[in-house]
Amino acid sequence: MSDGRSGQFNRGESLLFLTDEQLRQGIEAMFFAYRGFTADPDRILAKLAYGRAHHRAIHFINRAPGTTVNNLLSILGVTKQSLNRVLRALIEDGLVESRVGTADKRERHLFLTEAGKTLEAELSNAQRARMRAAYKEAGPEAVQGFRKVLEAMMDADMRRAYTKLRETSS
Amino acid sequence: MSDGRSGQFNRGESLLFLTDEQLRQGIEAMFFAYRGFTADPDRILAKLAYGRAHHRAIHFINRAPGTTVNNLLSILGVTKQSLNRVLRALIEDGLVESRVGTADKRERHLFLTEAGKTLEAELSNAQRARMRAAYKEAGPEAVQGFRKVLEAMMDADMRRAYTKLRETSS
DNA sequence: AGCTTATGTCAGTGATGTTGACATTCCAAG
DNA sequence: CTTGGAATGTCAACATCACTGACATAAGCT
Repeated sequence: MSDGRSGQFNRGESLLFLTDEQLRQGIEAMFFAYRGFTADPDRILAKLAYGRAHHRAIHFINRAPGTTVNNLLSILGVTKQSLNRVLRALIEDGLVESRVGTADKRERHLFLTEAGKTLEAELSNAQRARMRAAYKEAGPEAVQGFRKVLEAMMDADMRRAYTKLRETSS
Repeated sequence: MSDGRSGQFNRGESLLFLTDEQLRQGIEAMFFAYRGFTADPDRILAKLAYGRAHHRAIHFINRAPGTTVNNLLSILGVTKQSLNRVLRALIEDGLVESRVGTADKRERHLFLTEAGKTLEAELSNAQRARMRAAYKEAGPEAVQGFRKVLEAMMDADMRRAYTKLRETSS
C-alpha cells in the first residue's frame, strides 16, 4: 500500500485503519443492525402469518405501482415460483390486485388495494420510525456516510435497481 | 416534496432531511446492501450444503472460542433446536469441537477445529474483501458514519452483545 | 430430596426456496 | 396465415430451515 507521502498517512486515509479486526467489527455491526432493522415489521407480519417475502413484495409494489411480476422478480432476486406463492396469498387476502396487461396480455400489473396500502403504511411507519431514530442519534454527517457505504456494498445489478428506484420516485 | 428549507431547521439538523422519501431510500439501501453483504459467503456455503446459520455459528465460535451453547444462543437469537441442528452438523463434519465444561459439566464449550478455522478464514476473507472495497470506495469519513448509524439501529440487547464482543476481542 | 439450569432430542407446523411441467400469449420466420 | 420458439405467469411436488411444544438427561443449588 505505497501511498508515497512524506508522512505515514495523508489526511483522508488517516482515519481508515483497515485491519481485519476493524473490518470484522463492521461485519458484526451489519449483522446485528439488520436484525434490528427487520424486527419491527417482523412483529407485525407474524400476527398475519406473513413473512419477510410478503413485506418485500408489498414494499416494492407500493413503490412502483403497476409493476409486472417479472420486474418484481429481478428486484427481489427470487424465483418466479417463490414470488408467485407470496403474491397468490396477498391477492387472495385482498391486499394486492393483479391486472392483465393491455399492451401485452401475458403480463400482470400489480397494485396495492386500499387494505394493502394500509398494511404497507403500518409496516413502513414502524421501519421508518426506527430508521428516523437511528439517524437522529447518529447525526446528519453519519447518515451521509451510512448511505455511501451501503451503496458501495451492493452488487452491481442491485445498485442499478436501487438507483433506478431512486429516480422513479423523485 | 415538502422540504421547506427556508429557515425551518437549525444548523445541526440542516443536513438531515428526514422526509419519508429519504427514510425509504435508507431502508432500500439497507435491503440491497445486505444482499451484497451475504452474497459471497452464501456462494461458498452453498457448495458445502450449509446455510447462513452455519456461517454465523462458525463466526461467533471463532470470535469467542470456548463459548457455551447458551451464550451462542443469546448472540444468534435463534432457538436451541435450530442451533442444535446446525451444531450437530458442524460437529459431525469435524469443523467444531464440543468439550464438556470443567467447572460446570452441564455446559458444552465450543471450539473450531483446524478444518473449522480453515472454512472460517475462507468465509471471512470473502466478506472482508467486500467490506474493505466498500470502505475504500466510500471513504474514511463515511465509514465512521456507517458504523454509527448501524449501532443506533440495533436493539438494546444486540448493542450490548455487540459492544461486549468488541471489548473481548481487543 | 426437590428445584432450577444447561443441553439435547423428537414431532409437528409454517415460511421460503428450488425444479419440473404446463398454459397462455406474443412475435417472427417461412 | 401458420407454425414454432420465446416470454410470462401458474400449479404441484419437494427440500431446507426456522419455530413451538413436549420431554429426557445430567448437573448444580438450596
